[in-house]
Amino acid sequence: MIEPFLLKLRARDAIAPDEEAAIREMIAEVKEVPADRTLVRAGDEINHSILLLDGLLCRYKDLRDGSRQISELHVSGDFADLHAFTLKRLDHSVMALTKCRVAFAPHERIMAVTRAHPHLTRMFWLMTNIDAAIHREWVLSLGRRSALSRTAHLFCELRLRLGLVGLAAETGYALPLTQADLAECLGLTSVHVNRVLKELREAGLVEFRGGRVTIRDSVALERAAEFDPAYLYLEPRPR
Amino acid sequence: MIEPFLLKLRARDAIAPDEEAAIREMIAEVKEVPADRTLVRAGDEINHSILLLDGLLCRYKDLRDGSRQISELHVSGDFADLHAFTLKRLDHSVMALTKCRVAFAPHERIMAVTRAHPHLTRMFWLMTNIDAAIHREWVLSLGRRSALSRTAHLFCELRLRLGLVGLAAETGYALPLTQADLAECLGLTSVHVNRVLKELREAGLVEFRGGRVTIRDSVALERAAEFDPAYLYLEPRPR
DNA sequence: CGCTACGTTGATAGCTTTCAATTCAAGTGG
DNA sequence: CCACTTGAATTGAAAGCTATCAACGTAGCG
Repeated sequence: MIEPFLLKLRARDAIAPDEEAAIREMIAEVKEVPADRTLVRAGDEINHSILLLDGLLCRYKDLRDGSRQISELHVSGDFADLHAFTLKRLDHSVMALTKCRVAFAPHERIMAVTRAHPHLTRMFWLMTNIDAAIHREWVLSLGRRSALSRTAHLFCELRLRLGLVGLAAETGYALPLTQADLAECLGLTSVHVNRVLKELREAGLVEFRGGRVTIRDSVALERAAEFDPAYLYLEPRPR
Repeated sequence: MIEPFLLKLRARDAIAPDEEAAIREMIAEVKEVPADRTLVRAGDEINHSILLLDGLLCRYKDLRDGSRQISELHVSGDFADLHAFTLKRLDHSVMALTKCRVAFAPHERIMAVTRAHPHLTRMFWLMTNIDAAIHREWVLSLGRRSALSRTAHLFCELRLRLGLVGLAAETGYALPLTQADLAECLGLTSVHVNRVLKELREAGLVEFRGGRVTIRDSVALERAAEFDPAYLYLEPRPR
């Protein structure tokens, strides 16, 4: 059940059996949530964190005029708001983009883990630091990459992150989002996302249709995106 | 010397005397670095983290075409790359924007702190989580705010962050950056930053001249920026 | 005084948005 | 099995914001 999370951790460092057991004991409850359900509203006090087992979640913020910006997409194995353990409330909302299965980890149990397992604590810290690294890459995308390059970059990122938990092949992966969802990730309008997708398709780089990403030319795609996976920290090493 | 850092911490939770002492013992060396010096290059292995005592630092990433995006500005009291403690190498570079005084904290000493001081460890974790929150706000700015609103927002953010360490008054603060530096924060060109600054000035909101930000109408400025300081987590509370 | 970095301004081009329609796909009910 | 409905995808035309290119102004400095 928490296997995807373990896969994510083990891609960065070894996890001992007792640590694995401690993680399992953190989970208090597992729930299904329907698509479009908001799990956390910005500003809410929080006393548990959400581990995503299955489905797609996002973190987002919005402005008065109704425009919304997604700051991160979450896939199976992501601890979507582990940072709330220290923050106590969130500056963003968390929403299910598809039907999701989520596990709840009460902060008191996470606290218990931090008392007994210093290395695991550092691994949790690391996970939130990797989220921050993803944010930085998005800052670069939004600030300096063209719409095309930015879109290509998102597809590259998701291929690696989904691949890590066995949800992506070299040739593609399921991504049940609408173009409007993509637009909210990319800082674009859905109309322009549509044009960019067409361009990527006609250039033979990627196709996005029917909730599925099909990679046609991986090398060209990564070149267009100027994609360097270093920011995902995919090397196991002592942490 | 590390007072600004203590101010930052204490704005979020009480720090006990023994914790304060532990922080002081973390510092191995203090150095002056000239403006424009790169302290860390993206990809470098790191075994110490940099606490900024004085001056302005930035984290940035660049693209092949030479364009650069700053992902965060750092002011006195910021632990500019504390996240490297778990990451071991950085996905971005760190550069001095002005002459700076920096303190080095070897990771082995930070490790020692995490063994002896669980609460302080959470506070360090919190600091990196707040950096991530700042990243998210920038994602929102770059993705959805207009150039004007985005610029106004940056001035609001810096007023609070500098004010926290006694470096900003209600009416303004020193910010020895060039318009080109601002452009690299804001995802704009320096030419457009110039026009935006003119507009902000003529609208009577803020002035940026001679390395100094003068706030003319705080309320209108925050309204234009749609600024909500919640993302800076400025409430002391048990963490 | 001339160099140099930075700031300012104007004109033009280009990317992205906005607004509006139209097409498509899939599910519903007759 | 086929209208009907609905959300999503697609396309076109026009407007708008920001970039680009180029020139000029300003201030500090050796």
